[in-house]
Amino acid sequence: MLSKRTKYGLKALVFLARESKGGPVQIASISKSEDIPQKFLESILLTLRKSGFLGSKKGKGGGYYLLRPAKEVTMAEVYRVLEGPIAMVPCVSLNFYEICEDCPSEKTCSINNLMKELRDSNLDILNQTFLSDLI
Amino acid sequence: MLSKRTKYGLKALVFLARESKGGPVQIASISKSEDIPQKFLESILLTLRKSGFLGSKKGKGGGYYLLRPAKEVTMAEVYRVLEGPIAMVPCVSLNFYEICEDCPSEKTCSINNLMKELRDSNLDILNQTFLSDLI
DNA sequence: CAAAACTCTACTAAATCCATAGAGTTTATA
DNA sequence: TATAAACTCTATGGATTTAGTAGAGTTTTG
Repeated sequence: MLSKRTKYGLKALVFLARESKGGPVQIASISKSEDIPQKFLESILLTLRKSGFLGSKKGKGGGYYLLRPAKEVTMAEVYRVLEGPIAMVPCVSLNFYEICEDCPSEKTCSINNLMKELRDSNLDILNQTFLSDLI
Repeated sequence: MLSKRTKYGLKALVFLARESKGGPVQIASISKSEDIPQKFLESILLTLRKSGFLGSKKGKGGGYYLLRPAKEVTMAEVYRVLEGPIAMVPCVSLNFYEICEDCPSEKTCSINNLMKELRDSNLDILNQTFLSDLI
């Protein structure tokens, strides 16, 4: 299941893509409109800024704004930053690969193949869906 | 990400489908072969028994066995019992539907559609994969 | 009766998630 | 240049989930 963090983050991004005319939007404004606890939202936006989706302007009249056009931001990128790996097990993750401790071998692992199928189909969808599609 | 509970449960089911000739298999045997903590495995098998996948025989010579042919057990059923909803948000779940507290409406929710797409594609895969396919 | 094997309840340690507090820094603008 | 607006950063705490353990109880075979 999606964490609230991811859900809030997605909604904030959509809000920015929809409402902003390029100028910065204040946290308080997003928080009120989307009904997201402000302090929690702050930390989420900070994450999105540090990973290159958002820019910020400090001080009076400041706020957050999209750094890239919504048509070029894929859900796969966003998901990885907010929620983590798209795969359901680390041993089939493309971006967060980790070896399985409890598996003798990936070749013979009974669930490996199913996990790859799920990963691929989710990846297809997330790679082909852009932020602009959610507006 | 899959919980260990689900992963262990899947492996135990595959083990039973592969190794058993209909007769009961002891917990200790599954535990050793699949490298799963025995006490933890006990509780997982109990869940699988209570939800109708496994039968058990008590006493000496007892153990667990599949109640249904592996060719008729879908991964979707198993996933729901072990891990929970297949959907990523409760408001698009078919079997575990819950209303969203933080959404004004599902019709206008920006992520609703994407979540449905993901659900449907995962559902397709899980419904079409049978326990027998993992052997 | 004794040993094997499942059943059930309770508990704990660790991790993660959600959220809040508060001090600090930067900037616009009057 | 003072002030208020607004982002930045660190720390913290409660709630929930996850992984695993302990141990007493029950059933069955031989």
